[in-house]
Amino acid sequence: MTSARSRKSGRAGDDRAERGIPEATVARLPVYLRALTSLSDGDVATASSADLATAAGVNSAKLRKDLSYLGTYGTRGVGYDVNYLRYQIAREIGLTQDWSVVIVGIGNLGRALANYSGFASRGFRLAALLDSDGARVGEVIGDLKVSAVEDLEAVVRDNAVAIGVIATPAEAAQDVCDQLVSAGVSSILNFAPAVLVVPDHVDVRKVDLSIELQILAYHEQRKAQELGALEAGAV
Amino acid sequence: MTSARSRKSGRAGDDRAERGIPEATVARLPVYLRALTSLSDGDVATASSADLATAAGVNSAKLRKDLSYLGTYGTRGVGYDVNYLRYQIAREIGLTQDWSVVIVGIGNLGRALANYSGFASRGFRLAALLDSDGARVGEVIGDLKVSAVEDLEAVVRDNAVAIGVIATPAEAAQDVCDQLVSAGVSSILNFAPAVLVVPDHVDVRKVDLSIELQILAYHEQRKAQELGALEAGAV
DNA sequence: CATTGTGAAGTGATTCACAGCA
DNA sequence: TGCTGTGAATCACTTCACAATG
Repeated sequence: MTSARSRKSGRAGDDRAERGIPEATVARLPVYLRALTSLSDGDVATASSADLATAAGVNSAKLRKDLSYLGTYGTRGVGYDVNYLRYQIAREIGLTQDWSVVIVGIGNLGRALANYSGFASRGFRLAALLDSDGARVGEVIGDLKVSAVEDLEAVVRDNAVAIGVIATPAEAAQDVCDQLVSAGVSSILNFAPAVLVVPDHVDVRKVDLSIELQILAYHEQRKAQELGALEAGAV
Repeated sequence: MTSARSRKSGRAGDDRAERGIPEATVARLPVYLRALTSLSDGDVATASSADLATAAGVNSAKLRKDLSYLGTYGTRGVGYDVNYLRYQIAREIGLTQDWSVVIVGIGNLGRALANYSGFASRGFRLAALLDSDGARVGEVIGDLKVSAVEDLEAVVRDNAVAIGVIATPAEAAQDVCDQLVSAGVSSILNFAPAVLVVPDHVDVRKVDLSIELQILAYHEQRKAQELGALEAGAV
């Protein structure tokens, strides 16, 4: 703590919780949350940064630094109270409230996402499934009926939807994205292999199977080359 | 070019392509590749770094710096030859060869992945679909029949599989991962919400819907708070 | 003369290492 | 004594800005 007033957009007189948790830290908080939930389910009451770090797959210095951005929730010489820390992280992420989500594009992937149990489990409520294909409209998945994409505006308004998931083909993605944004959605999770252009206030995260495979292929190739070089050198 | 011999692990006398492309750059090469393919399909022969950067959703300085790690493939005052650069990136990533892939866990998600067209399209060949549930074994998806997970070892050996995709429930993931590794797979793409422990020589990348949603929720909450603070200030 | 390729500066994330505290 | 919280050091990535050049 000590000094450290300021920080990027630090307005003077703002004493609410420090603004600006580093993006890399934000991306790890959900991992810590999962680790804590798993410890809690195993009736572990207290855990050291080393324990937590192992469960989360990071090193303990990084974990402690990350947690230090949220506040001082540990006890020196002891560790962290699992349930207390879990609550603090959940609050920080914003999981003490529910978020309404729509999925647009109910092909194979959209269907799989709609059936994904991890949705409801942690603060995310599926408000609607939408598709532009009349043949799919009306189909029932879980406890939802697929609606026409024309209903998007109304669905977003009536359910205060803040997060949209795009699972359409690449060609349709930008158009769907524009509709989501103009309906008022300001966070988008994009599964389509396309670059989305959005206004500044909208967040986009992308998940791209093909890119992940290509990254793995690159490293795989490098490993093979290294092995080849080694063998050549050994001759 | 000018000077710049060396680079981190630069062994003297090693004039083959520079070793050690930054990880952040590697992660963007597939995006550039896609942008180039799309330009090429539109019969664009030449593109400047600014054109490419727009198509890829990055800024042009970053794109130029990234490409500079691969070699000098552009022409000053002109730009890049689309097809030539596309080939160079494909080669760098390792897409001039085919990679065999297995998917383990043929639930909703595994099924969606198995049907994903982007697989075959770019150098990835589905060698097998595996599941531990006898009820699923034998089911036909696309042109593949689901096999028992007991066949993993043989499938990996016979098809020289280097990449494994885990789409099982979290509880099964580490066990499947161990089997993949002991069968000789050294790159893993993990869709299960679990931290995988692997030996050093194995690469793991994870794709986690729930984490992505939570990251979006965090930012969404921050935006809402900011708005609240602004309104309070305006009163 | 438009555009690349790249040193140098700037920014952000990780790791170290230890003072401070229960 | 054991473990957290954190400055300081290091490492990685991005951006700037411009000399080099087809």
